[in-house]
Amino acid sequence: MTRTPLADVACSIARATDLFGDAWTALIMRDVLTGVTRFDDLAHDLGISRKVLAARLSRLVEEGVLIRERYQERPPREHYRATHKGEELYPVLLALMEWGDRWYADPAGPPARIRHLGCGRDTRPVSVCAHCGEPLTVANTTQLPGPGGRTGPGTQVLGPLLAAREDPPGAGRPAAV
Amino acid sequence: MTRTPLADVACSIARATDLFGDAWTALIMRDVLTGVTRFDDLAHDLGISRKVLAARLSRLVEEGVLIRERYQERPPREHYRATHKGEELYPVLLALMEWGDRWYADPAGPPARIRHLGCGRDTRPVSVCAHCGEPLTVANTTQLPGPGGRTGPGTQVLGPLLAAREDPPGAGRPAAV
DNA sequence: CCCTTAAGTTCCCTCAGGGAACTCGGGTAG
DNA sequence: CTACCCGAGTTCCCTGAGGGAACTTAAGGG
Repeated sequence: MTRTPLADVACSIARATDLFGDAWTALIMRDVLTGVTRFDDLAHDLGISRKVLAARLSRLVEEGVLIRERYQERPPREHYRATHKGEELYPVLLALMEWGDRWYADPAGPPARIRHLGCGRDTRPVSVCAHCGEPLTVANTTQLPGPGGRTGPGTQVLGPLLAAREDPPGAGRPAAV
Repeated sequence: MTRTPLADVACSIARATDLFGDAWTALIMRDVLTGVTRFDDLAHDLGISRKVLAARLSRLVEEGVLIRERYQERPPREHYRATHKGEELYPVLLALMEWGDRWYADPAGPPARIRHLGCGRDTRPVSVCAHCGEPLTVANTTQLPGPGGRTGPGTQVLGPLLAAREDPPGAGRPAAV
């Protein structure tokens, strides 16, 4: 991958994006998490080139997001399953799906429903504060440098969000960031 | 974009991924939402090629995720700001960041903290059921075809998740991860 | 008058992705 | 025993998107 080594950047979005910011990875994870785990099934379902699928899968295995498992001895057959790390990508998929539903849904409605087995209802995912349970939005959060943040040139981690919003660059100069 | 027209697929993840499944889009949105809104600032901060940045920005404007605004008349200067549609990508970014923090954080800790202004605490985003507030996980949800779902070949929307997990394709079922 | 800044464009080049055929190990049907 | 199917990749060729760096345009500034 000749891509700029985003993994070096001190931003978790960048690190996650280095793996996940790919046209296919999200779709592969969706499929694997929903039970489409075999190479040919994935290739057929996604319409992805087999070459690229093989590359993505081995990358995902390397990253510890998937494991390649033998599911049958005779003839030997392998498939891919999500690790714990892989399953934790589920919120990302949910958020992506929710956004797609809100902004690109058919007039008929969303193509899929999510049933929460805990309460038995069809539901939508909401990103909330782990402490108080209120939904997190751009407007009610600020990013501050964390312990692992090495703030320096090229490592803009997550700037002063509200500062920028409270002083919109419309009139004067944009907030220096 | 010669990419397979994922937007046609009846899956919201695919639609969202068509726009968002790109090495740079997530980082651009992070920057714009955190106050880095000018072309040169983005180019410098991300280390992205100016050509690609211009292409991404106009795509994002086309999609209604960003707007190009004049922030200064003399000399005329433009910058980019998130629309409502763009701000609603925030949960996706949060989920990505959270995942990156959990799995790739420096030993020192995450590079950024999120302060929830509502309750005043540093927090983590959690994806919960809109009805009962419980966290949504792979294990406690199922996907069902929705009203807009045209189930057919190549349009595997979101399969029967738990069905697949309860009856994996192998003889001996792999240990639940 | 020349330099600088902001915001892009243009050019060239390489390499990742698409498409389709080929491989390889191991059935199963005749 | 041979011939024909899998499933799971690999190989080959070709196009085009991305990297890098220089060029452009418009407006100040010293």
